[in-house]
Amino acid sequence: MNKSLHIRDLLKRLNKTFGTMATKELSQYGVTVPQLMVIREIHPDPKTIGQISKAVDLSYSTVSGIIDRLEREQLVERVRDENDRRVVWIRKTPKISELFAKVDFFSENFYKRIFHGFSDEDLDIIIQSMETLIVKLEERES
Amino acid sequence: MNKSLHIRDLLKRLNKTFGTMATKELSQYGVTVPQLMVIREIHPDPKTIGQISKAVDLSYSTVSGIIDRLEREQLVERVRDENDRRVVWIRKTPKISELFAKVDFFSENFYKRIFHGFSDEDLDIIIQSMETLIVKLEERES
DNA sequence: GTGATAAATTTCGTGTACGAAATATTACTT
DNA sequence: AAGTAATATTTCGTACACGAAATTTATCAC
Repeated sequence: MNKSLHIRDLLKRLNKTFGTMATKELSQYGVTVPQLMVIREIHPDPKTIGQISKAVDLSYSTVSGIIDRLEREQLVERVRDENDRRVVWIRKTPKISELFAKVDFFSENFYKRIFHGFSDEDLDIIIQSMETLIVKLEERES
Repeated sequence: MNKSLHIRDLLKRLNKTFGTMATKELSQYGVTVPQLMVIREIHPDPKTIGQISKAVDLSYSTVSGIIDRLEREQLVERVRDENDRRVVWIRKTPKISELFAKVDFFSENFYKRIFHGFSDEDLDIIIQSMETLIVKLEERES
């Protein structure tokens, strides 16, 4: 069997499994994984769409859409910059704090629970492998 | 820094980088990654939606949508089973063969090119790490 | 044989995710 | 100061991706 394809396949499955688990746990709080990623970025201080996009590595348009839905739920709000009116600041609302307490707990424990049973050395090997891979990959991307 | 989170992050980045690269290369042939995954499944012999879904690990509805678009491009066609009319067979069309030649070439070389420079031992370590991870993860999923 | 159940697929609604085009605003150039 | 270029964001069109509900057909129980 082709090892490269195998690696690609494992990567996909791992990613999907992680996503599914996190999504399932988060659903009780009424937020999704990308929404949580964005929320984390604007806590406690506001950020612009551009800053958020860079931080979470998603396109402007994707982040804009995510914020549409967060705003609809009144978890964040858009505030125009007074000095440079092109800029939009994304600011948390009061409503978000209760969510935060719960979700902080969630993220604290989620990965710890998942990786329970792996030794520190195991984790280091995994990290090392993937870092080598991503370095080569990203230098090849250009 | 939290190692679990780091691993999750690397996983995401790797997956995304792979996807972006493959998408870019495939765009010249007018197909997407999921479309190619499905096409591979029905070559040379037809499969049902159910079989395809299981093989590519996507939901029925997702596969149904992908096939809608492949059918629109006349790359595949839906054929009702004569004996059990609930079943729909997805069959390749003549138009697909030229695509196949090019895309076969693509897949032959894509991963080899990416993993060029990694020794067999390197790959084994990566595979080993990820397999350990996915086993624990998937047993935890239940 | 008829009604309930089961199985295979599609449809629908929601939420990503992207790039290209559009919009709004600011900065720059002359 | 007018016109152009640059910047920040949104809108639009396309393609996944899922689960729940709907649809169609087959099977099973009686």
